[in-house]
Amino acid sequence: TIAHKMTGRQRWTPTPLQLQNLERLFDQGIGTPSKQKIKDITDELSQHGQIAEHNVYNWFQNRRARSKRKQHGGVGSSSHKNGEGEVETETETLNEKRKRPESLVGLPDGNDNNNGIGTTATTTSPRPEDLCFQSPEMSSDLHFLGVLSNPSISGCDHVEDYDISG
Amino acid sequence: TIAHKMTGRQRWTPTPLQLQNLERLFDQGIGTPSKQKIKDITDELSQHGQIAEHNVYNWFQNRRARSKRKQHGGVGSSSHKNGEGEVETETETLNEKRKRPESLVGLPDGNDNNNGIGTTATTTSPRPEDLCFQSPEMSSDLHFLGVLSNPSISGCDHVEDYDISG
DNA sequence: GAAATATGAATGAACG
DNA sequence: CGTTCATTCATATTTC
Repeated sequence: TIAHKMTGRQRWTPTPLQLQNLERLFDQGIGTPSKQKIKDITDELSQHGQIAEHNVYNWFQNRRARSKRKQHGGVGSSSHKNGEGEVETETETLNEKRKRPESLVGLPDGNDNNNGIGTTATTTSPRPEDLCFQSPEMSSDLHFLGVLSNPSISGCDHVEDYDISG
Repeated sequence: TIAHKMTGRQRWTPTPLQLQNLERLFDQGIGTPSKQKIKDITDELSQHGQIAEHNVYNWFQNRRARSKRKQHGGVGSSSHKNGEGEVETETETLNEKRKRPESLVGLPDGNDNNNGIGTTATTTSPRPEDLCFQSPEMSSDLHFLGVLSNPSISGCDHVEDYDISG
């Protein structure tokens, strides 16, 4: 089972050195790393193995996101929590940090869009929407949209959340 | 203690058809579609599944933002020497965008909208199982990064731009 | 070797 | 509009 390094790598795997460096940086209190920092970090970590800026970026993003929502217990390590509610329950504990515009858009959950590919036993949820494929000429449906040409941003109203007025 | 459980999915997932249409429209060279256009597009795409105007709007915004990210200098700016760097040559082997349910196999094979996993290929980082933890000397490499501080708390530069291959 | 888990990557949604 | 967060997917890694 050790020799499963075949078919090359699709996903970047941080080397122990890189990982330790990243953790160290994260511990220093950099919740939102900047591009410049990303570059510096990437450059340094390159010495310990192949790495790209987006890898570093993703790592920090994941790390931060992970701190909040633990999938399950086990990480009892000390961390510099920013004061945000540290969750300990895997079930829910959804902080209203980000609003859910259910009332704004009213997306009906009745129409379940596919998502759970079914990596595990729970298989998938078949939807007629996805099954209704058509000919490859998908342009035919929207060909009329093509003639609309480049739209000007008429009415430069400040829309913070896409004001669908009018 | 918050027992909020939003049943269903709040995040819109474009169906393959919707995605193809959207990409096609984007390719036609549009920046930010007008409200009117958004409506037209939404109306057309509704035939392929649930969709709202704000979904279309967000999609275009994201698409454009993502597009620009990639065009900024390559992420692999940190060209580091690595003799064993073996590129996969072509992105044909494992170039699967978003694995969709097998039910969609009926879709045309001509998926020209491949974005490439990115990751700068190569990916030659060996994973020595034996090498788990080493001496904490790694700090020496990135000690300079410690002084970089967090721009958020420092309030220095606001150049938050990186390269995400996505 | 399959299941469970850990985690990197993709993307829709929100904020400023 | 650019950036960042939150959620989910895909795959590497560990465990059984």
